[in-house]
Amino acid sequence: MKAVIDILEERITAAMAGVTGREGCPAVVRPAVDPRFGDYQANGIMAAAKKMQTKPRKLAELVAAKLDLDDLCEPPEIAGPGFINLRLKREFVADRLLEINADHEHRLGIEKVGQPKIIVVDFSGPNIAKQMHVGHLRSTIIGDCICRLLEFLGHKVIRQNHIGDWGTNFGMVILGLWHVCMGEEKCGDQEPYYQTEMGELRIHAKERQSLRVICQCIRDRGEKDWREDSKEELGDGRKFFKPFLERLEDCQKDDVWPKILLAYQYVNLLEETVAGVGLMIPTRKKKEFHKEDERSFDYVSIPYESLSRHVTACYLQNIDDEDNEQEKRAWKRISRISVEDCQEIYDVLGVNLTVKDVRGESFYKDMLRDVVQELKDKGLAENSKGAVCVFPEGFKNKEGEHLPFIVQKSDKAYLYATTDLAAIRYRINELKAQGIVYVTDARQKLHFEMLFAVARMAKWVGDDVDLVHVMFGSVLGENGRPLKTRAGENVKLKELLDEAVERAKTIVEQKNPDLPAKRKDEIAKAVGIGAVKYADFSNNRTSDYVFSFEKMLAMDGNTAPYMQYAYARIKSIERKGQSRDIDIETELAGLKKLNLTEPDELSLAKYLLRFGEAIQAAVEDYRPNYLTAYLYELAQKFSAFYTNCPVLDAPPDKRPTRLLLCDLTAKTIKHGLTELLGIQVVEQM
RNA sequence: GCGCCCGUAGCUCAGUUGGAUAGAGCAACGGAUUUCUAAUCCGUAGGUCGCAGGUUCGAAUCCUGCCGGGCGUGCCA
Repeated sequence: MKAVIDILEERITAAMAGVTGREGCPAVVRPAVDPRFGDYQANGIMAAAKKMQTKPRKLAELVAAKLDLDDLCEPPEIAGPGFINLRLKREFVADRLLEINADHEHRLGIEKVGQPKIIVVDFSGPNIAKQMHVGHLRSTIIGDCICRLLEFLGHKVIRQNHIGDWGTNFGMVILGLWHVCMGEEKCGDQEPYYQTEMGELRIHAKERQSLRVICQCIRDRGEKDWREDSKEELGDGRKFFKPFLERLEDCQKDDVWPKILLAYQYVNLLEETVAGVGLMIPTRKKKEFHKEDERSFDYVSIPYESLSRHVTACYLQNIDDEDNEQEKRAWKRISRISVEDCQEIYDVLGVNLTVKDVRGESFYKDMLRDVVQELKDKGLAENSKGAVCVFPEGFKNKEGEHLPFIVQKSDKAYLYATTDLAAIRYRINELKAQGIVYVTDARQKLHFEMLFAVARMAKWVGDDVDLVHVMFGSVLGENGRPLKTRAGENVKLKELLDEAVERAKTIVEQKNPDLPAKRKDEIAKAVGIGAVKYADFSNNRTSDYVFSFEKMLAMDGNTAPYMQYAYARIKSIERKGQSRDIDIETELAGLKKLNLTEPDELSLAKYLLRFGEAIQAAVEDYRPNYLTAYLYELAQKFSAFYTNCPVLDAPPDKRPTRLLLCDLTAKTIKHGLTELLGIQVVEQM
């Protein structure tokens, strides 16, 4: 079924072309700003009149006279400087509702696109060996919503979870595992040293003197452990670490995961705090060439804070060396466990992502050399200050010089720019993407602008392919700063969601103590998780927003509970109807004619027809808040209808119409929440 | 310094890309309930859309310059 607004746009534009004799003057039909002006208004007359150098009201009259909208609208009215105001006929509204009612595909009157595209959506992208935190919330749910919207419109969507599992991350994981290993070797049943030291580092982080002493101790202990774990004739880690990694394969997720999380955190913290303290640590570096009878390692001394980078470099350059087999397997194991952990969150969030959608950075590792080579071959990449850079047009630095897009560092390592380029090539060549959507935070804007520019310069992306950066702002705490715990750490997503459910539970207990416990849990889950997601969706994604449990769980206003409540009330009518032996299904199935008379009925009915407009707007700008705004207004209109128009006790000639309005409202809310936003509805609240 | 995002009611935010008298919710005030679930509905009040210019029939929206905040700006992602 073609959208009403599109029909109007088409017909009025055609009428305008007929009157003016020229193309390119759109009708610009929009929903009326005020009900007094009708349902829709055409704004394009004024602009057209200007082009034609004629009086807008005069033009409006000519267009209105030529217009044939009798099947949809009352006679058009001309108002103000030259608006054409349109009011839908109630028979037309009724027919549309009946048509939606009879649609067996349950598309609520919304057509699929004429030309479906293959669209890759890159979203979520958490880092391996970390738990998901609030920073991942927006990318994950907005990306999911975009996928759902595109799919509903008939596009083929390929989800890509570009997890951070390579580069420095790899070294951090290995280093973290080394600490887990040494912790177990050295500390036995006691708290592992990395946990104890983490506490000390935090406590003394601000005191220069004692921090230095602590760091020195940590470094000394590190060196001692390292020497103990090394047998010079064999190489690093032969005594403890490599055997530990062998055993890792058989470890249970729940055993090893908490430990690696802690150790990984320790590695991060250590790197941060030790920077600038000026400590060196001896370590070994594999020689590139060595004779049979010679040691294959050199000793080097590196800054302590560079340890993870050193480890990264050592392994990544020789990842397929059989000496590093255990490390490689361990990293894969951790990677898998980490993805499993994310999967639990995705499931709780109702996000359609699975292991199959994971294409992490490591997936592209073997393509990076080619990417750089090809950029060089095409004459796009050049050496600059030791790094390999591309200088796309239009990006300037402070001196007005071209800004570099660095694809290979001076230490020969590749970076995320390289990986992103490889990913673009893969997505276009292998996945046949006709559009790629990146859902990341606004801080990466410049990166993506340059990435797209370079990809196009290299002709990896043709003009027919859309590259879109869907960016979003930060989640802030009540203090207006990015949301953190009191200790200054990122808030874990799991803990945040648990609290939301917990708070929802408290409310359910208050409001509806008599429900069975299991039902209360279901409601708490749907409401709690729904509230967090809905609050995010309902904000304009480009702006930052303040996270507040109280606001998102409020029953009033544009919130998930309000939406879910509206739905539950409709379901309640249905249940009541059943108990009174009213067979709603048959009553609606045979429905041929509606009786729309009350203002609240008509207002709700007309608004139901506009679901497609909201979806269209949301997809065009990748903005879920257009959808939530629609759903909220729908629920408001329903609530007004609900208070003023009894359904089950309606006169016989009105009841089927009202039942249909209830049914379609429920279906629309459910479709919007569940199918498009991934938020559960409940039958009872 | 330069670039990007932002500044809308006391508070939290919308505002479909230039349309008519700028909208919601919270908070405040007043009303509606022996209910098809009050987790609701109706009403009142609240604004120099950061400031100053400009563009035009018409600007919260576009252009310029200020003020204020956030982010980014060559080897992190």
